[in-house]
Amino acid sequence: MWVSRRTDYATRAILTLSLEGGGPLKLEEIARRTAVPQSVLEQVMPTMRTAGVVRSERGPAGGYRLNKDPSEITLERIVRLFQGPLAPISCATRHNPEPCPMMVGCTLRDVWEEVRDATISLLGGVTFADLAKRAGGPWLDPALIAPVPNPSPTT
Amino acid sequence: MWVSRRTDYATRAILTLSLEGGGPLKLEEIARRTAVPQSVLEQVMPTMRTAGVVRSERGPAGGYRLNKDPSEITLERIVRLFQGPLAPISCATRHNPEPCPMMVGCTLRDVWEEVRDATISLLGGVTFADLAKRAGGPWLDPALIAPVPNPSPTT
DNA sequence: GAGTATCCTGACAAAGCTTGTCGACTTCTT
DNA sequence: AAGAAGTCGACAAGCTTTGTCAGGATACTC
Ligand code: FES
Ligand code: FES
Repeated sequence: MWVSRRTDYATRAILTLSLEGGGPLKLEEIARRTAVPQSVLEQVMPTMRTAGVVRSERGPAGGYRLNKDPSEITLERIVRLFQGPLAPISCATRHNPEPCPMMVGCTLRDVWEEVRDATISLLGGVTFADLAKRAGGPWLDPALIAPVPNPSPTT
Repeated sequence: MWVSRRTDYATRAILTLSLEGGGPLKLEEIARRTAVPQSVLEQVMPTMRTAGVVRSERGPAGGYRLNKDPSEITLERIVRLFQGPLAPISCATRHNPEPCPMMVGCTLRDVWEEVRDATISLLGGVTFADLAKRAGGPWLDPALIAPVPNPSPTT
């Protein structure tokens, strides 16, 4: 029932990119806006690049930009990249569920599957275009990102 | 997005007790029927006793039985006993959510809350009476519980 | 009341996972 | 050539989960 920190970071990053018009954002800039440690983003962004969600450009004036229209990126897509299966228990996964000793006629599994499906349905039904549209105001509180991402090198 | 093993065990135990008519079941017997290591059940059952879900009797002919009617025990109740908050992320818990740097106007949180609410709604809407009623056949595959709970004492 | 069956409690070690960090490298621009 | 990015893999610390155990307490039986 819990999402990993990297999943959190990734979704925030994509939302940030969705709010930005077209130009690429430097990793450092994304880190600042999302209040994510830069060193972790350095690990998260390439994963999304490999998956074809974002595109990167090197050298000065480089950075990351979306590789698709925000309306084509569902929250489910991102979550699945970093999270394992979305089922709450191993006997209720969609792809080769682990056999559980009580599988034969176990009615609990039905409920776990319902939870799984509800989750998938919600996450799959939301795109980053939706999220960006809903985000009106200044959705980042400057006061709270004072403690900078990579604070200082072992000080 | 994942439920702990102890939660799994606990729900299986309660379902087992719900299927049993009235008489108390020995911990050892529950362990066998649910294919749960007895030593772990020894830790899980008392938790549910303290919570008032089950009742125990000592001595020979002792064991555990439900302390309420199965129709009064929701799956949510049991899950909450062993699982932390049901929200998928710390900024979306119902009780004192942890402030997240992007809280101001973050539209992601809305979705996390929807997931949370959907989960709660599903788990809260199912009682063990429902689960027991739906369970018709021999819902335990004997072949699979061959590897006994507490195999043998350091042999 | 001795003996036995059962539950109770707390402490614990091993294993696994998550988190954040680092250093050395590649690619692009000027 | 120099500098500004992104890329990759390895890793240590910390946390959580999992299962185990030993000794104790209570209730029944004879
Ligand atoms: S099948 Fe795994 S808990 Fe029922
Ligand atoms: S408020 Fe926590 S992710 Fe948006």
